[in-house]
Amino acid sequence: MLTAARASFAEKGFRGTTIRAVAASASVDPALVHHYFGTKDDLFVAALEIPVDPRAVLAPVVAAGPDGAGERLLRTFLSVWDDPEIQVRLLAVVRSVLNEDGGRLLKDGFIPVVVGPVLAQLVKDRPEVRVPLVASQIVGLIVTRYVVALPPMAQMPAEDVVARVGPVLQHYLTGDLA
Amino acid sequence: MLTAARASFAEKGFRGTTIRAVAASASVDPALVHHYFGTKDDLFVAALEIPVDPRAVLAPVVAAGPDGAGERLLRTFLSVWDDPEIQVRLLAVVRSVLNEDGGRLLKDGFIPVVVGPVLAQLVKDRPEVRVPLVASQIVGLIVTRYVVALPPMAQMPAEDVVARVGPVLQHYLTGDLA
DNA sequence: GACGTTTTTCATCATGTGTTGAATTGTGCG
DNA sequence: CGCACAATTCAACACATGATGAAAAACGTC
Repeated sequence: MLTAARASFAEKGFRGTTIRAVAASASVDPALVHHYFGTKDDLFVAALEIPVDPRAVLAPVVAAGPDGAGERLLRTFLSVWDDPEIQVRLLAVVRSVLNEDGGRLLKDGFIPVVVGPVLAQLVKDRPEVRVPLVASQIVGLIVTRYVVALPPMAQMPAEDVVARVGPVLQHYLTGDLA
Repeated sequence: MLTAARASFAEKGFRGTTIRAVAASASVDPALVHHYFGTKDDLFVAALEIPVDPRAVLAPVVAAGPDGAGERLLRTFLSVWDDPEIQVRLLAVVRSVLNEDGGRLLKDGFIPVVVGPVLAQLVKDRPEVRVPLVASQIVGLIVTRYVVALPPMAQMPAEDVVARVGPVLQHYLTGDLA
């Protein structure tokens, strides 16, 4: 039942999933889901239960210093996103964050308060321009590999991705800026 | 009236815009919009009228050969997206394509039949892996700079973006692959 | 078997939406 | 003016959705 909600949220986004559809997918009555989890927002947060703390996961990456940080960062990133259990939750969050008002949450919340400071520890030189560059490449990876699942990107083995875009992240982190 | 529709589609996506909201924003009756443009889908296509032919715009870029193609590609890309008239239309398309079923349209339509062949002219060596890499970086740019308008990325002058991301695209197009 | 609790279903309300057709107003023309 | 025609508004239908509360079924315990 929660898994049905997760799948629908991940595939259709928040507004795209109806309580009735979730109930049907779990072959129960729509009122039942409302009995266990209250409102639709409650169901959303109940189904998502963010399973990872980005700061904790990223800690070893920054602790090892700037050398090879691009590949390490990418490897841990992919290890999290390639886990199906986690992926469906993160996809639901991303799908719902890409819509209208959700952008603010990402723009004013996630990026500046969690990923910003973490990466800022890693890059001392002009982080205000390097961090967005890293973010742009990672967001592109998320969208192409997971959200729309572009064929060549979605099937590419994680290690190939690391080998091919890792150097780019490294360049954004420590390379020459024009 | 069409501009109101465009703005709403660009900001809230297709499902997020209601005909009533568009009508209110244009201070007319909801039935009026339905009188001029028929159904909601008709309004969508009427408001969007894709103003650029990607193949025509990209033609000079590929004609000049692979040298410096990354920067040229990025420059023309930004010149199109930074035009407000065009941006609002493209944003509407992107916002509506990022949702559920729309992904297929991008996955099975746009990428393989228009941007794929064009870039394939530019890169002869393993295009099936280089094109997705280029796509991932460009998509990341679109999302961070235009969809969520991440502060440092959205305000960055176009030439700075070209100078910083151009080399990466060039690397994806012609550089060493791991 | 009887009772109390939990689980599940039924019917229903309130709201927002796309859509439609009739009615009303405005406008130009002879 | 009067009249055809377009522009615009009104009222309403049909439908989907989130939410609610009462009724019914299932279940365990004594």
